[in-house]
Amino acid sequence: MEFNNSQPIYLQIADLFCENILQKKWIEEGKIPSIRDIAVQLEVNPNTVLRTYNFLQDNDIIYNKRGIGYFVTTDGYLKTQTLKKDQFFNQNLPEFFKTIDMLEISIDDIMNFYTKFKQK
Amino acid sequence: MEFNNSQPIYLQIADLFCENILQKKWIEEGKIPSIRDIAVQLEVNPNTVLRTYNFLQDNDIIYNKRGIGYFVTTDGYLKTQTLKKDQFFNQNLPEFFKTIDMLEISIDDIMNFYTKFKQK
Amino acid sequence: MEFNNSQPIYLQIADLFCENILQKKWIEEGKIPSIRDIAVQLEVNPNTVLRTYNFLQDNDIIYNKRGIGYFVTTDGYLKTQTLKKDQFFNQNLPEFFKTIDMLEISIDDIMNFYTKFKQK
Amino acid sequence: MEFNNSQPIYLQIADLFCENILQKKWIEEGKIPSIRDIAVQLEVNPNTVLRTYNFLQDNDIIYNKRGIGYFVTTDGYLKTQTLKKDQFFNQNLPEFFKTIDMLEISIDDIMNFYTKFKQK
DNA sequence: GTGGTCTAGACCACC
DNA sequence: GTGGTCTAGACCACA
Repeated sequence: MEFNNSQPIYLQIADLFCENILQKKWIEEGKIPSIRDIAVQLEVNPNTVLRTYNFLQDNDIIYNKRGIGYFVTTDGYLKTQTLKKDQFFNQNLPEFFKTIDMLEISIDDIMNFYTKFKQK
Repeated sequence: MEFNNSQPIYLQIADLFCENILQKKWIEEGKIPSIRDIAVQLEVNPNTVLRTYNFLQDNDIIYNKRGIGYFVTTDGYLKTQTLKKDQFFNQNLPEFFKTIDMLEISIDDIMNFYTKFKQK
Repeated sequence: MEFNNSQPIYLQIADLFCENILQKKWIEEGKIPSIRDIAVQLEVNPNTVLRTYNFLQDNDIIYNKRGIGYFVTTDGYLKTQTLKKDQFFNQNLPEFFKTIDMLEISIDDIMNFYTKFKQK
Repeated sequence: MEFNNSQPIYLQIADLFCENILQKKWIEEGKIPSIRDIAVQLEVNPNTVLRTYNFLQDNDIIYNKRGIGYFVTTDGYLKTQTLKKDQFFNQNLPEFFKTIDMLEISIDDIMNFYTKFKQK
């Protein structure tokens, strides 16, 4: 898998995982793949995957059963949504509005762009 | 001045400068403050400011007269706008749409938030 | 059964067993439950229980009659006490004193806490 | 420096740092040594020290100024005390009491031991 | 100079 | 089999 350069790989992997949870590909209390499996699959170092797992564990999205593996927490879906929404409303959105103001872009422009985006 | 942690300081300063230009506080062919003044004012290492100036110079938004100082280029306003719009439409906006899809946020929610944002 | 995360599960089980012996629930030369029974009851992998049994066997607290099961040794009570006291006076207590010194906790605080603890 | 084997090295280093703060060797808002310096001094890998710093940063005991170094937070002393006290009262102390009950050790025994301990 | 990320690989404890 | 810790060393971005 290819990663872009603007964000650490381990966070890009975290984003992948969040998508999996939000799309219900990974269900709550379900086991997720082992660190090694993910490392092989994404062609990264196991340590990098471990960092992703630690990050998500710190956010109560996954947890560890010793010697067995990692599992999505009972309210993993909600926690994921909260994490992402927080990021979105507190960081992305304010920057977003500031930018469109500064550039004098109208909401209509955005809408048109969105329509095109959805068609793809 | 306080900076956030999600972006390099020198780019946050660049954003400040872009705003000044877009809001016509800094006019084309006008002299802008010296590196040292900015460094003192923003409580930042002069090296960091230098980086900002180099970055903007690379984008033809400012230029240097040796021994005299830095100036906004003749088409600085346009260049700034182009730079920002490029960033916005090619990076921010696609990510933005992807996120609202993933989080199932409706355009209406965004609109409400925008109204609130404008009132502040 | 729930286990905490600061100690291996097999040692936490060993602690349980020690309590049983010290409280005379398990008497010397008496048979103790099979690995399988314990594993089912505590919802733990049988290998983990085996480790507990091996650990206690190494400390001469229990022994095995092949094909029959595990038994508390003749001086199991004493051995258990010795094991625990060693741990306590050589490891726990010194750390304990160091910590209360560092945190400037008085012996009185401890005493109060102990009184509360006993009431529960 | 020598480390024992019962706890990860990076946590043992964290304990060292906590002591420094509690003993006011490191004062609030003061700069602490760089990762590399500590690594050389303690003869461990810089990555290990980084882990310690991350751990303490997560606990709001230290913070990072980019490109400059790590500093004790404004309320670093209090945060450290809280962290340690939490550990002590919620983990160590209950185990402690449980053990002395199980072993039928009297408070007087503890006291005698403590007197000896202080004389050293 | 500072810290942050990543790789490669070893070793260990635990289940 | 699982994850956790640690080392060694490279490379990069930032101040």
